[in-house]
Amino acid sequence: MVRTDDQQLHESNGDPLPLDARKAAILTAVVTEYIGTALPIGSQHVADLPGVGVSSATVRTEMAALEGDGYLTQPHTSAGRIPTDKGYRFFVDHLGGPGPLEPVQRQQVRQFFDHAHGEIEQMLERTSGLLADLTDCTAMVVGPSHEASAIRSIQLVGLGPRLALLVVVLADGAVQKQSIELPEDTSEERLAEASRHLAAHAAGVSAGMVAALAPATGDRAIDALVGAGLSALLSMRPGDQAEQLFVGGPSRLATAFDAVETVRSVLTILEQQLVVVSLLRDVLDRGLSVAIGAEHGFEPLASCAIVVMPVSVEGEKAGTIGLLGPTRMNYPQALAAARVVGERLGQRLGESGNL
Amino acid sequence: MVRTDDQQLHESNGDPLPLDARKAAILTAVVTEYIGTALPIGSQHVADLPGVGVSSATVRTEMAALEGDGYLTQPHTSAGRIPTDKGYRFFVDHLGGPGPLEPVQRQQVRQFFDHAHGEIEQMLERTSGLLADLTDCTAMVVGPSHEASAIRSIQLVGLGPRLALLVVVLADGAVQKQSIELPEDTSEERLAEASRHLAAHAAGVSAGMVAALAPATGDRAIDALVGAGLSALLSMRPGDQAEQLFVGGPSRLATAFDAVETVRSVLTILEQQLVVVSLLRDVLDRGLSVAIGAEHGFEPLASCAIVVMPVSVEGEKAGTIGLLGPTRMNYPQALAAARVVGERLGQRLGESGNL
DNA sequence: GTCAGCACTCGGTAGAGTGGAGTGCCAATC
DNA sequence: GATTGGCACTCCACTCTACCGAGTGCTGAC
Repeated sequence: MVRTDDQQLHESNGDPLPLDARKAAILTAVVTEYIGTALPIGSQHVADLPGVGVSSATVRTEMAALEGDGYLTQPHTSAGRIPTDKGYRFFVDHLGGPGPLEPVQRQQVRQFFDHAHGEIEQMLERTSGLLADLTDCTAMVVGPSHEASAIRSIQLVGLGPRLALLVVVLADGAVQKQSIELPEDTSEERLAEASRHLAAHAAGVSAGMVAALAPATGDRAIDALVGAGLSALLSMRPGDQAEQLFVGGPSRLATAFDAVETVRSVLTILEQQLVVVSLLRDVLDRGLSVAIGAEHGFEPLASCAIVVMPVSVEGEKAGTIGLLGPTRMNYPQALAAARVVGERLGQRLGESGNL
Repeated sequence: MVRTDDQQLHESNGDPLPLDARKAAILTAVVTEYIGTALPIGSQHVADLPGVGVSSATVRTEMAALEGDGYLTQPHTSAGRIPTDKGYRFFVDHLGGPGPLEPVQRQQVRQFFDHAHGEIEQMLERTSGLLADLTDCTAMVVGPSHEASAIRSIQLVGLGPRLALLVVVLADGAVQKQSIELPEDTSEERLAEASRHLAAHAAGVSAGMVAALAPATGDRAIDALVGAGLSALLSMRPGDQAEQLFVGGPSRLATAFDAVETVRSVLTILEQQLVVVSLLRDVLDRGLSVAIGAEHGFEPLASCAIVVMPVSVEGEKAGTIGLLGPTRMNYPQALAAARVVGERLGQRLGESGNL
């Protein structure tokens, strides 16, 4: 979090700019060009751009000032400038929100959602692939949490003489399961009977709220089954109730960074679902839609930027979209893609009744 | 792993050896050392190893011969030798099968399976992580195919007034689902009734075999529901019946290769589930447990080796384990890990009744 | 305030030189 | 005849140097 005092005041309102118009234009030019070329940008290059209209000498003076203020930096004395995290931050804050998507990409998104159907997990997985394709970043899609979702159906299905599967359907369309070893051979009818008791006891309640005790039926065997079912229900919560994470296009990391060590360490992070999910949540909680460099406070990703976008269904939080790339990622494009896909995904989840 | 003389006599069949004992020993030494160091191995280095017992000059002569026969190669004139794919092939063929696992690793495996429980998908996912940890390779775990598995339970659960979820439980414990939009508001009782008809019609049959037509009930609304359920059942087959793939530890690729371009292209392959699954099947079908370099005929992975191990439950094929690494991967270790984990996994799947 | 001009800095590249690891060959040895 | 020590040779990896050029900061003119 490299923001200075005055800077956080403005945020898209009419606060005084920390930079005058020309400095802002030059900084924006440097960021844009650097994002495109990944090469340090010199004053001549900036002066040549349309819309700048001053000589390279003037640009140099301004650049020196921008460097003094911490927006730009030089890899070495006689090189051009590259943006600092603070420079990117300014750029992002003054984009004026995500722009529109390229027509080709709009088309791609439309086509995707026209053909998407079926299982929610599969759709989220594919969405992560879509996002990676659109942005050339690694995409992260976090599914809805089933924490508060009510149990819609609960059923014991026999798989073998002493083996049953507890299948729980939640109101948001999620299905959870857990296998149960039975103490004794049990017929399908007895399982059905136990299922009915379980259903009567747990239906409508959220899975986290189910009490461990169900009223006795007078039939010891059934009571045992119901008890086993309930304990299975309780045991599967911690692992499975958590949000699911889908990572799309991790190979893009190898395009973005040319140090294999960086690629390795970022990939390692991505393998830790919990870390990624909480990182995204953390960024969202702080009200950011972009976390640049050290802003997220997570050292191993210091050379990365993260774009996050909440997915909501009818106003309810239903997941998160994240994009991970180098700090010199294409923010306008990433933001645009995240917004459009986020909206369409939320819409889609609403239609198909998942959450 | 420097083995001498009598070593090649054992090879299961009585084929004449392509190499005499000393050449085999030297080749084995070069492979082993190169796997360990990733540096070209010189004649002096080999001569210094215990068990070789000849001078470096002799080793040089033998190495030159091995190079002539295509088992070794030189990066450049004045460098040591590194194995060719053919060299690795000889090495692997003459290992005499996977060796035992390190005690520490045995312990790690035991502990893993002692604590593994619950959902099959989660277990497969974690198994891929375990394998990656054990071998420092990227691991691939392919779950059982549900192709032939019979339908055990089929149920329509209402999620909204016009929305239902078709939940199908297969005999192997897999659960599949598909949301269905209903043409009209339908009560829970009607859904239950339709579920009973579906179940009566489809139970015991494998999902692929379900006929699209169910006998009419005389109730048009129920017939419509049953029809919708059946078509959903049929539609979800192609995508979901296929084997699931779990990839563990992709970051290991960035450790194994130091060219970021190689990492990128291999990661790209791994993102294509179908390609990976069929590649593994292909290698297995050809009766191999190791495919080195170009052997699998898949150009983008020419610098990789793949170790495959079928997972079987009570003699039935129930999945596949794969390890992906550079051609200079540690074959003995990888084979040992794949074998042990494969066995334990099969055992485990058997116990919990999944397939 | 802007800009052309200029001296300066410094990374990247190319070329020359060097050290060393490793080779192939050969003659001596067992 | 196989093995081995010795030796000349090759070639990479590394260092050092020189040099080019992109880009800078500064200054004085407009």
